[in-house]
Amino acid sequence: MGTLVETVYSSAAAEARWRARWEELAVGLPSEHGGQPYTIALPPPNITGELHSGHAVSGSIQDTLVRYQRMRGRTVEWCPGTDHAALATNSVIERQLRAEGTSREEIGRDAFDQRVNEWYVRFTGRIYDQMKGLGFTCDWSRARFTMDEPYVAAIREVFKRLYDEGLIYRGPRIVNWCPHCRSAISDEEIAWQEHSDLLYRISYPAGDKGAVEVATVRPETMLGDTAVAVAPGDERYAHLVGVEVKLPITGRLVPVIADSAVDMGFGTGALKVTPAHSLADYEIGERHQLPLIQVVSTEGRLDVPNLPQFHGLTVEEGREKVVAELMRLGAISGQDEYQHSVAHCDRCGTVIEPLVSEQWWVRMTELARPAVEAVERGEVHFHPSRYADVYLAWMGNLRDWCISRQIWLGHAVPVSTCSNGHRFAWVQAPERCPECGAVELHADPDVLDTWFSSALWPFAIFGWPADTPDMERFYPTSTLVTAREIIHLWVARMVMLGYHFTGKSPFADVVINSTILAADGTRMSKSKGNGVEPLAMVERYGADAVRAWAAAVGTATQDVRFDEEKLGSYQRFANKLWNVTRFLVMRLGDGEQIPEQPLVSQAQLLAEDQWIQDRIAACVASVTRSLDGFRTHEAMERLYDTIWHLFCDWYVELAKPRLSGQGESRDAAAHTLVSGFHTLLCLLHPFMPFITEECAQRLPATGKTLDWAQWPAVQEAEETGSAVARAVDGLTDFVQTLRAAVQQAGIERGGRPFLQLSATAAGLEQEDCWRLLLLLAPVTRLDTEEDGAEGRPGQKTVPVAAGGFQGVLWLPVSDQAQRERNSRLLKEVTARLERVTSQLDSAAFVSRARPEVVERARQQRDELASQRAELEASLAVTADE
RNA sequence: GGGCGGAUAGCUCAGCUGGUUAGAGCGUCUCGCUUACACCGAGAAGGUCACAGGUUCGAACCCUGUUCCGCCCA
Repeated sequence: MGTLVETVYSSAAAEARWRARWEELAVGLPSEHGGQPYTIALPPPNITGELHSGHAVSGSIQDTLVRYQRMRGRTVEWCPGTDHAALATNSVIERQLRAEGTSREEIGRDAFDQRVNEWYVRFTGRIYDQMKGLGFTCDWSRARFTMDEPYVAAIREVFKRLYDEGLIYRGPRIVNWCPHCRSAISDEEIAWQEHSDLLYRISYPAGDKGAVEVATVRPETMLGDTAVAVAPGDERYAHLVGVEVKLPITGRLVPVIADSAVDMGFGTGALKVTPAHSLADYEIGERHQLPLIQVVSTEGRLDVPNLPQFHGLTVEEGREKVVAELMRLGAISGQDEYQHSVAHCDRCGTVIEPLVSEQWWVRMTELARPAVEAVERGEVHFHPSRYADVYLAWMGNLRDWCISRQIWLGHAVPVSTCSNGHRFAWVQAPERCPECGAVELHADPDVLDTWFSSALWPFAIFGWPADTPDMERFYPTSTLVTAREIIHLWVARMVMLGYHFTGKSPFADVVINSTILAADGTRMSKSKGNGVEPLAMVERYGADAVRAWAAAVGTATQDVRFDEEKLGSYQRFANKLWNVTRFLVMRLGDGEQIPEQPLVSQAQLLAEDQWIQDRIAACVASVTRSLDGFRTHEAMERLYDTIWHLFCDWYVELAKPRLSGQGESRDAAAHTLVSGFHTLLCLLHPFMPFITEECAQRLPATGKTLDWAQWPAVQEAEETGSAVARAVDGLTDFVQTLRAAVQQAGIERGGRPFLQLSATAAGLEQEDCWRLLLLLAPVTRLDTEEDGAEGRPGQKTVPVAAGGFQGVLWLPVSDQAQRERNSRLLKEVTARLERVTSQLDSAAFVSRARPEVVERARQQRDELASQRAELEASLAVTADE
């Protein structure tokens, strides 16, 4: 163990030591004889890269919860893992191949799979190292990857069952197509970007009925128009509904229809309908049974063999040529600048082409129902609770889920078709058709959406569909901690599949942690290079500082700006802990044993001992409450405040002189210091595990690791504390007032002006009061005005009051300075007195406010009145002189 | 277009179910190396709690509207 001589805590050495120790003790393994299980399934990070600060925050919160529950005696299972992230990984590997001047087709399947494996090995290792660096105590023995054999089996099982139940089907529907990735992508994989385009007005002639003008930013798709839609009840077009208009260029006739999806106010109020290339148009087309005419290919080129002048052009080129042709025909009646959002592929940035294609779909309505009810009934709780609305809003507006992707990386759709056209899903790839026995089988070429496999995470990691002991013990999990951006993508789908396949919600509580932004308030991103690597922070500030920061900001609000200064403040906090420990060990003696059961009885405790015990008990209650409610920010703040600003700033100072003595008072102080500090270390341990272990081990009489220590018992104590505790609280306020008055009067260091008390807070003996005051404030006791009069020639009295204490200080100030101070105070006191008096004069206040509020107001009034009297008296004396 | 969040000290942010002298960290200023800690201690300055209404005995907190910023969804 390191030496206590150093006044600066060095985190690196301590962290390495404790990481090794926890590993040796296998702290992350679920105890075999613990209590009720507490389970967290780590949201598996993608293998496309290392962890960023968002992961660090989310993981820190999870480790804090897990350590807390371990200390409460629960059997804890925190299962880690990584995700193959099909589309994302596929695209980084393809980018890599391109950079090397090759392609997936060129290198072939095997070499491609080899690449995937390299990424898996490289980044899973890196990710776990980062997690260990942050002190996370996962159960590494159960780490999973979404492409592990048993995991794959679970995916196929889910697919097959859903397929056999008719909840999965294959069919043509409109999808978001990325011409670059050559794959369908989900709504959630789209990034919207603002574009400035031209909104063209094109005139479609309607024979003797005139013409109808449509507005569009995509004139090239008019080649595939199959209708013109107007709003029902739009008088401008009522006479046209039902008639046919003639498309320029192709000369095809299409009907004018009325559909409520049309916004009368937008553009011309008439919408060209291209069901094959627009999601909204597709839905209109379904309602009116419009034909689909595909004019854009999967490569993002115009696909119109009958119009050779356009066929094969890119969409952009095609747009220009179509517009030119329409111009020539005189069909364009105008164009305007138009700002709108355009869908881009989140992975490669290519503009999305909505198009109709054969895909695999999951029917959502049936699956969604129990998942909605679960949240409504309160079986699943969101923290903060408003995220339940986000979830429910989405669930109420579900489209079928497109689960197939046309890429290489991923889980193959477990479906084959035989030479006789029989299609079937399987778990083990069959050798012959189960229906007709044909041996010629064609495997489906598509792979599954990543989120299809991650939706099974909470149960697939424990060996589902088998009835494993792990399933029995650890499923359903307890808490999910994740980011709000994947509430739809992931959380909702886990709940749906969880209910469908296990009959239970996969977790009881969903904690949505804040999003970490760069210091300038923008999103952290790799391309901008403004990301922050967690281990770099650990190196500079220590893992405990990073974790404390994460706890403090991770559950507070929805966005957090990364502020390196904050890490520095928690690093200093760790150092503070280190130094209190040094103090205790140095003053109490290294070998001295402080027994766990106090040698001292409650009666031997002095007022200040009772006070700090009371404050620590309040802290235990508060931190426990905060953690039970998943509010780590609240807990962290309370601990920082209690440890630094109560324990160190006040109690340690009060206890110091007693340690030099002998006897009861000394023992009481020693005991209160050690047991109190140990309690605080226990409370802080889930947040800052390294420094707390480091300190606890040095204190007399502690166990082998805090992780297995017992969480301090919560005593039903009032937050406001006992009378003694309240009085000591007030005394600290009074001391601060005294210090300020003395310092402002320009008293030299070491000078101790006389203080004469006129009132003390209830709950504190006069002698105790003086003892504490003389210890903390630079004053000399004066019992009667006559005492020591010769020691203060020319000194004036200055009234001082705070926290229920009142008195006068004798200070060598000028008449003017004294008058100024007293009149300033008098003004303040009078103002406050007037306010509280008028409040008490109001019958409504007295009758309606809670009794304790009224009581406090009365007390305040009395104190203020007495202060005013003292100030007035003092001013009168000065005026007389 | 729909929804959500934010606007509190120079900066970054706390402030629980309405009752506080509105707090913390950093920064600024004045003191202080007093044997736990200068990665420290004592003290000070600094806030019309975005704006306008409303509810209430009482509003930073609840309601309505406005402005600005951010996010999610379409």
